[in-house]
Amino acid sequence: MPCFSRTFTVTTDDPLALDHFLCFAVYSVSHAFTRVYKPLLDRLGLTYTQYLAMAVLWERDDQTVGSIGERLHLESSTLTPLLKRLEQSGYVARARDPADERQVRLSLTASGRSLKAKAAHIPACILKATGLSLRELSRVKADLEKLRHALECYEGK
Amino acid sequence: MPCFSRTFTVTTDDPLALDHFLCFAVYSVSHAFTRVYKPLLDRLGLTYTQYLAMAVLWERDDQTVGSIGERLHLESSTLTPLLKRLEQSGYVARARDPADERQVRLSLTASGRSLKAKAAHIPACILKATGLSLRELSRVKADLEKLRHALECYEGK
DNA sequence: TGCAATATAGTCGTGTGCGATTCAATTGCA
DNA sequence: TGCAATTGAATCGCACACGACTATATTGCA
Repeated sequence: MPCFSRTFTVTTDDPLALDHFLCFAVYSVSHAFTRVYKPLLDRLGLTYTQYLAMAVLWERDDQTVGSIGERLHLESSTLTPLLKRLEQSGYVARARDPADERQVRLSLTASGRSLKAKAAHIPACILKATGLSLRELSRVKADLEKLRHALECYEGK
Repeated sequence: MPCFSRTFTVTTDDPLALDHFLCFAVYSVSHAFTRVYKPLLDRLGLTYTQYLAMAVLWERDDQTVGSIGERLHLESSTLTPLLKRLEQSGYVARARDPADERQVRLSLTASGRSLKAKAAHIPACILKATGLSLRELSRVKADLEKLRHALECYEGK
């Protein structure tokens, strides 16, 4: 591309430069979050994704694999092994729904319910780590939710 | 399928509610990006992370595993197998640096260099998928970079 | 100069993630 | 009612992602 066709030329003009990728910003923040969570979750015996699954069940107990997956945007191929590990850890119980034997219902054990209290301090720790005010956090989160919606609408086109 | 309008606002005080998690917003957008990229990258024979690694090399050829890892915030245990797969695909060459045999230098092959032209249309496709203007995209990206910096500073404390 | 400390990739084990497929249960319709 | 289509979870293969560890090369300092 000849230079005369451009109003100004900078080294960062290249659209394929990593620093232009919104996706990379999201990707790297996601990993950074996981690393901040790790020491906090290690003490609960949870991985990051397991923590998300527990949060879904803390909100509403007794859900199917499918409904948890819909909430977390994850496939059964991801969730089934993960939920089996949570069962191994003693936090959830898995049982076929007698009314519809295709479904598997996940319910919290006593240990899983009491884990919520042990996790109660985490959101404040994370908020501190983000260095954001609650207002800023809300705004960034809203931007991301709007973005997720747009990306999901675009899929399959 | 596309466009379930699940952008309802939940009114709960529970800090452990999934909808309060900034991390989950980031996490789910990251996966949504991957899913939008997939059909575009399939035609190039790249995975999403491989695409990021190629972008790093398109910016500057002939880098070590370490410098690529620093750029992408990834460990050698992640990069080594990934770069070997890029070598298998014929896009990069791997060679020990004669001046320092500890380092492995990655360089683009002719095929790897010409792949950049085949990827040139992708950023515009992604921009369209985000539904954002360039200005909005810049703002969200800046917010995320600031956030990543805060999280990385917090690590190890 | 010798050797301990450090740096750099690589290996291994565990845990996501997903697409393609499978299997069993349920549904719907001729 | 019978059976084809659909649904829900599980399985399998592949590719990240990282922590802990290893092997080799280099550096730095007594």
